[in-house]
Amino acid sequence: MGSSRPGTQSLQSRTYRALRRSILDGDFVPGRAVTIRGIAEDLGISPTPVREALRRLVAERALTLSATGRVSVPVMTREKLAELVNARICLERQAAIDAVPGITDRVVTRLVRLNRAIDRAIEAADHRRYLVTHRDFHFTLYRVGGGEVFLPLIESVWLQISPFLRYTLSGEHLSRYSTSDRHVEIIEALERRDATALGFAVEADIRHGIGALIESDWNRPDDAAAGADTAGIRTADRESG
Amino acid sequence: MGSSRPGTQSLQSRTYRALRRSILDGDFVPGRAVTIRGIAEDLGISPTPVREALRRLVAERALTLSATGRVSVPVMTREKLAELVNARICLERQAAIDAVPGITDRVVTRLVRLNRAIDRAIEAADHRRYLVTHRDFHFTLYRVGGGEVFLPLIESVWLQISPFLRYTLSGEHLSRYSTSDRHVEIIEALERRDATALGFAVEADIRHGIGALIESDWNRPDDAAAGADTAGIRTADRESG
DNA sequence: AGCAATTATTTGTGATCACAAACTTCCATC
DNA sequence: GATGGAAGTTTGTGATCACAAATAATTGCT
Repeated sequence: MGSSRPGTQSLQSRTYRALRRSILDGDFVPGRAVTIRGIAEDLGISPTPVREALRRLVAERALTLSATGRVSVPVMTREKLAELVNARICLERQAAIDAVPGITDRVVTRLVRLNRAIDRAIEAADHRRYLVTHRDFHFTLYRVGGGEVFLPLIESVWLQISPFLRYTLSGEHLSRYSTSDRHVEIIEALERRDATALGFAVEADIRHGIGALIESDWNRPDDAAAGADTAGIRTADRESG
Repeated sequence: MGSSRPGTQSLQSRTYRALRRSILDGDFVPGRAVTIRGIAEDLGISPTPVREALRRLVAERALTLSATGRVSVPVMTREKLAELVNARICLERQAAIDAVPGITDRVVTRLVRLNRAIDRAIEAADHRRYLVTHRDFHFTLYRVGGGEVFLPLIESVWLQISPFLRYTLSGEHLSRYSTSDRHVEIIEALERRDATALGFAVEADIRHGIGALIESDWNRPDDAAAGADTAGIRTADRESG
């Protein structure tokens, strides 16, 4: 109905997707403001579809809306992180268990391949590639039994955690909290089609991954990488920061 | 920023809240289309804030967006209901357990009072009042330990279930699947501050409440009450249907 | 009457505009 | 030099408009 040709999706949808991926990939810095007009300018479109995309992300709790209507990347607190870890464990254990009946060898093979890709990303200290492959690993599993209920809930939780990972998963953390061992446990449980073991493996993966970060001190390392908005999406403060 | 005075919330927010409550109270009929202009006319406002409110509800999975951009009330399937019940159990058991440390006698007293109100609503066969008090009972509990993570997730699941309840919780079902017994179990577990027992009680409540409806045959009774949009919010088909 | 094609209406999308609140900058004052 | 207020700018909100796609209604044909 818009002004675009039939095959193309709506501008709002494409904007949403772009912003969402930027968040998941860690391009958004917690605490920073995001303006409608700023993004609209960057994308060369009118504020209208940007506003809707932002509101959608706010609804999914990926961004927060201040009392004055200002949209910003939420700041993480210990309490919130603890809750998010609990939510991940709840939802993802169940999603993994629900996936068991639909598991095929083809899926397992793909998970093994993804796990190797994760290892390579860690070796290369490629922060972004790690996030992408790691996310792909988990959602490939959840999508198997996944209906239209659990996946959106899980995605919402991931969106809330993602901006925080920027501060923790850089450099040393990346190699120290390597999750690939736990992933091996997950794969082994899947090969045996052992739902119970899978549940524990998923819980252990989450708890030893980001769960361990609740207690650790996460004073922001530096805002050096802050200006790197790789996806071409700019945040509120222009250039200078 | 808007045209309203300081104290007032945005039109979009008020519209969202009105629609949301209409959904939770069972005023929205599954399968029916909802149009931006229709609601805007009813509320006497421009389409802009209505569009945003609808998109927000779509983001929260309370409404669905068809490929053509049409917003409608989602139709329930057995698979989806099973998933929703699983999600409710996951999330609400954890939310209840997290509430235990913060439980005070005052909260318990309020839950007892709410449970009596539920019973009265069932006696009076007051469908709407039952939904309101029942919802109040659960969220009063979850809000205690509740942070900003679990509550929105739980609310999203409730929003997805609510339109479906219209078809099942009317008349006979209302008295048959009385949940107040299970609620007593919840209250007793709370009085003992027994988190484990509470978890089981919550799970039992959900499973014996809407969970039991998965297997039962829910052919829509009739669309007699369809036109009754009590909150003054109209759906797409105007008057005649 | 039944069905297909055409016209008419409805509806979502995105752009633009006006307005007021909020934020920033700047300057005067203590 | 720090603090307070005033002017200027930015920003969100909501209304209106134009356009095209989708749906509904109507007509024409068999």
